[in-house]
Amino acid sequence: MSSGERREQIVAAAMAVFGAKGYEGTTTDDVARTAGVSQPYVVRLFRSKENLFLAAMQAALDELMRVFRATLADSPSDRPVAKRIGEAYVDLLSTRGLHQTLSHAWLLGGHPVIGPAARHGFAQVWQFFRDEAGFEAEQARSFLAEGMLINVMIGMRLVDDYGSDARITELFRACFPTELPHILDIAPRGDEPW
Amino acid sequence: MSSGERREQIVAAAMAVFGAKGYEGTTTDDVARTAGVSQPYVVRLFRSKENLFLAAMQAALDELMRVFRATLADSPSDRPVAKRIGEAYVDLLSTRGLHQTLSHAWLLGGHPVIGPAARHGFAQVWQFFRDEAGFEAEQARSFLAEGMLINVMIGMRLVDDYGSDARITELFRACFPTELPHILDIAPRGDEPW
DNA sequence: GGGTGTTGTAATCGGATGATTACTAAGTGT
DNA sequence: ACACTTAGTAATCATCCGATTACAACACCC
Repeated sequence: MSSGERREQIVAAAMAVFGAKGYEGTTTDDVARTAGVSQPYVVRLFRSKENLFLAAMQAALDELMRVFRATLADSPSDRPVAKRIGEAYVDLLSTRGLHQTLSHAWLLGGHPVIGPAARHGFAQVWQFFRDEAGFEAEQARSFLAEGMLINVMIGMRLVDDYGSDARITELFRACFPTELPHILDIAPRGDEPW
Repeated sequence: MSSGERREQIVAAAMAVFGAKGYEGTTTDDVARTAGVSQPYVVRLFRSKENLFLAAMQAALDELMRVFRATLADSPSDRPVAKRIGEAYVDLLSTRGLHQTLSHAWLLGGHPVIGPAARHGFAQVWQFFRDEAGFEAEQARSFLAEGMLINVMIGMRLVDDYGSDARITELFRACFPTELPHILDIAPRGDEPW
C-alpha cells in the first residue's frame, strides 16, 4: 500500500480513537492497532503524536466543511438552509469520531500547538456560516450553540440513557423532534472502546 | 490542618488543573503541587486519580447548583429568570476550572466510572431547569446549548483572539452583547498552565 | 512520659508510553 | 545481478506517572 493511502487510513483510525478517548487518553499504539499497523510506523509517518492529532483534527474540519459546502451547493431550496445544514451535521455522526475529535480539540486551548490550531479552525467555521451560508451573527451563534450541545450529548454517550431516564428522553425529544430514530441509529454507544 | 480542610483545598486545586489539562492530561503531582502538598498525600486522601476527578466534578456540580438556586431564591424578579441565571453562570468563571472540568467530564461518556457519573450529573442539571427554574423543554434545551458554547469558547481560550481576529471579536459580541467587559476581565487566558 | 491516632513526606516500584534504532522484505530501474 | 528506494516491523530505551511502603513529626490522652 502507498504511504499516502496508509496516512489516510491512519488518520481515519486516529479520528475514531482520539474522539473516543481524547488526546492524552489515546496512545499511538491504540491508533496503530485500530489502523492495523505497528506503532513505530505511525510515529514515523506523522513524526509525533501531536502531529497525528493535528492531522486528525484537520481531517475532521475538512470533512465538516466539505459536507456543509456540498449541502449548500445542491440546494433544493424547498427547505431552509439552516435545517439542511443541521441535518448534514447529524449525518456526519456516521464518520466515527469527527464530532468528538473536534470537541476535544476545542478544549485544548491551553496547549501551545493544538490551541492555536483549534482557534484557527473554529474561526473558519464561524466564517463559513457568516460569509458562505449567509447567516446573521445571531443565527450563526445559535447554530454553533446547538452543535456544541449535540457534541456534548454524543460525547457523554447520553444515548445510552435514552428510554430509561425520563429526563434524558425528554431532552432528546427536545433536541431532535424529527430525526430521533436516525440519531439513535447512528450515534456511537457505550459498546465502543472506553 | 484537618484532613477535611485539606480535601477541600485539594479539590479546588484539582478543579483548576483538571479544567486546564483534562483528566488524562493531568497528573496527581500537578494537583498536589497546585494544592501545596505532596503527591502521595493526594493519592492517600482520595485513593485514586479517578476518585479525585469524581470529587472535582461533583464539587463543580454542587457549586453550580448552589449558585443557580441562590439566584432563583433572592429573586428581584424585575428581570427574567433566564437572564439572571445566565449571568450567574458567567460569574462562575471566577471559580477557576469549574466550566472546563464539567466540559471534560461531559466528553468522558465512554469511561466506565466517570461516564455514568457525568450522565447522572447532567440529568440533574436538566431536571433543575425543568422543575425548579420552571423552564419549558425548549427553553431548557436552548439554555443548555448556550452554556455549552460558552464552555467551548472558554476552553479554547478564544478570549486570546478577541480584538485581533475580526471573526472572533464578532462572535464574542454576539454571545455577550452586554457582559463583554466582565467576561474579558474574569475569563481564564493563555497565561495559565498549558 | 509513653501509647495512640493523625497529618504529612521521601523513596521507590512497576507498568505504560512516545520515540529511536536497527533490521527485513519487496519492488524498481539499469 | 545489483544498487537504491519504499513500506513496514521487532526490539529497545528513557521517561513519566499512579500507587505503595516506610517513616517522621506532632497532638492528645491517661
